[in-house]
Amino acid sequence: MVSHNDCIVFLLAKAYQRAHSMFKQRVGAFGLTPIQGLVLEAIREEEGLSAGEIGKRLVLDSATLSGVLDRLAEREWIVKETDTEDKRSLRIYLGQKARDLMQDIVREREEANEEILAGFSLEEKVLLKRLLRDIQK
Amino acid sequence: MVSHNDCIVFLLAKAYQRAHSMFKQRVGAFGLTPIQGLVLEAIREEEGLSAGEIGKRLVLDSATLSGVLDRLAEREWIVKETDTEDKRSLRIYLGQKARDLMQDIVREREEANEEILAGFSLEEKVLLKRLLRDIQK
DNA sequence: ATCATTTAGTTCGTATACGAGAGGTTTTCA
DNA sequence: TGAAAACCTCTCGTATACGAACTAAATGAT
Repeated sequence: MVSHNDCIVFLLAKAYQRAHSMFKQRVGAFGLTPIQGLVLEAIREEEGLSAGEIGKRLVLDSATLSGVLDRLAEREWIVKETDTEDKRSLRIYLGQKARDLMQDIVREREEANEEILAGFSLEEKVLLKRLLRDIQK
Repeated sequence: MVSHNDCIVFLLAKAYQRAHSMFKQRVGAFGLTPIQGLVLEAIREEEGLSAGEIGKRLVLDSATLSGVLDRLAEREWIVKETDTEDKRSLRIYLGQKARDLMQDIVREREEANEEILAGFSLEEKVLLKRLLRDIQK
């Protein structure tokens, strides 16, 4: 047993890399990255969210999110508007393309999740998710 | 419950981010990143490894590893030599600085692991590691 | 009312990640 | 032997991540 095989940082990184890669393969068909897909889903849940609110929900740094939103807006997945009440903040809406495709994108994410967890029992799935949530505190 | 809170890609990403950040804080004191620390440990386990062998052990892309090794060599953490038998490949050795500090670096990684898993019972720790290994296949 | 503080986003620099392709080197095998 | 295949590393382009510094806007304290 080599040291890093017992290292939780390493195990998390590699498990994440594999999950990320499987999701990426699926949403990649839409020209999206995994993060972009999750951001679109967050916006669909509540249109008009500010960048800060999206970042809070997805635990994304504002610097990271800024670039993600730029690329989504450039390809017209979303529309960025300045909040009229508070001109510092944005209001993000889905574009037409996103509205048309969101159901398919969500399905791909769900199927990726099932694929990643295919080898686990229901108990294991529930437990794994709880343990991962606990790590985040 | 919002959709992404049940999404394994999201949960893995955030658990990894937290673990990574805690490890980063510790090895950052040495001017290293988490990956750089793990690469140094791999080299310490077997000096003279080729880049490909390191990549295999740490599941790192050759494109990623190339940059990591460059930065480590530039700061004299490692020494890169061309293999005399096979001039395509490298042989990587620890530099003096690394030899002097490796014990401290390893300790920081171990303490980071303990910190990340502090809230878990022994059974939970073992189970979590098994589940994460299973995700990688 | 004014000025300091806080907040929302952006930009910059650095470091993973990874697909794709390039450039050498070695091996294979007809 | 010589051409093709396999192999090792590097480079390029794009996309997260994130700390830090910055602008603009809103808030609060005096």
